[in-house]
Amino acid sequence: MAEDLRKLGDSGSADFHVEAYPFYLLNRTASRYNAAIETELRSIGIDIPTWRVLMVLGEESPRPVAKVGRAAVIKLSTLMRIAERMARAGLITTERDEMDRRVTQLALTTEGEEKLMAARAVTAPFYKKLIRGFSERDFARLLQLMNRLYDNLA
Amino acid sequence: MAEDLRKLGDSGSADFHVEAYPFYLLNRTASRYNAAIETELRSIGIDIPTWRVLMVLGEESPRPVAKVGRAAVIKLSTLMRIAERMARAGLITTERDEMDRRVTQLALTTEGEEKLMAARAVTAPFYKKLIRGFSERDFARLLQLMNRLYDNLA
DNA sequence: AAAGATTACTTGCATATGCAAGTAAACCGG
DNA sequence: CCGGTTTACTTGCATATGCAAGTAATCTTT
Repeated sequence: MAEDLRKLGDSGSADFHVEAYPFYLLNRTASRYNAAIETELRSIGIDIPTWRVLMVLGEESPRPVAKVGRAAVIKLSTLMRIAERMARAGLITTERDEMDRRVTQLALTTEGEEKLMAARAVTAPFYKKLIRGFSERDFARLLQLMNRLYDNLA
Repeated sequence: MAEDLRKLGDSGSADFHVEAYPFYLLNRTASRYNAAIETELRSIGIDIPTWRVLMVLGEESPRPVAKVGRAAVIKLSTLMRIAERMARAGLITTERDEMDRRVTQLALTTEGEEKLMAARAVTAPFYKKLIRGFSERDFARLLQLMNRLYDNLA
């Protein structure tokens, strides 16, 4: 009879075991992924934070820094510096909003869009590898379970 | 008819959408979790890296830095500094291995064990919240899917 | 319409992180 | 058993990160 894994993953439990701790697995997987993807991205001259911002802006381009920060899950002060680098590299423009002059809009430049496409090209084969063996149903379940975890943390 | 989410999560696809990108969800969830847990840990005077190391050493105590690094998914050079802080705080001892004098063994002190128990105590209620609504089967599936993702990245 | 809140960034400063370049011990082939 | 490798850390240095303390523009009362 199988043991209840939920107990093993409980950091407060006596027979706790990191292998059943969701956040250990999460961090571990994210780290390995980031390390791998970072190498790919370096070949086109960008880093992970830059790529995250490019992806987010790729979905909707002139966007206030605060929104980009929330979407990319990056602290605002950190994002400021990333945006600065990206602007210096010509990937985005930062500009005051005419309606509300407190907000700073970030927008992809043509160069930024090209870089985003390049980044997608180099990460795509990686994605294939990542989901190897995942059926449509497995994949849907994974997304659903992760969203539930996320929502539970609200 | 539902669309194949695997396509939407493909960073190389034209209709890519971050919401279906496993690593976006992974990073997002890990970030939120870390932010929440960090606050709890601060109340007992430790940070996340310290907690990770405590957990790992809690499973097997005198352990070479390299092994701790692999288990905790922390770069060796970074771990060196963390270990230094922890030793300074009296949570661990660092000492040369007698058999192989290249390796440095990290070991929990009594104070370190107490801190680990305290950390478990403050994070445990959080764990309950995290897995709220997860059946035994859901939980097992989550672990299994994350392990598969991880293995695919090998 | 002026004072007081709020919102939306922005920046100074201390610390953390990690690549690259060591150092030192153990291992290996001749 | 000596020189070349490999393993296992260790540290210098440049950069990234984020808290806290600003600043400036918009609300919101009164």
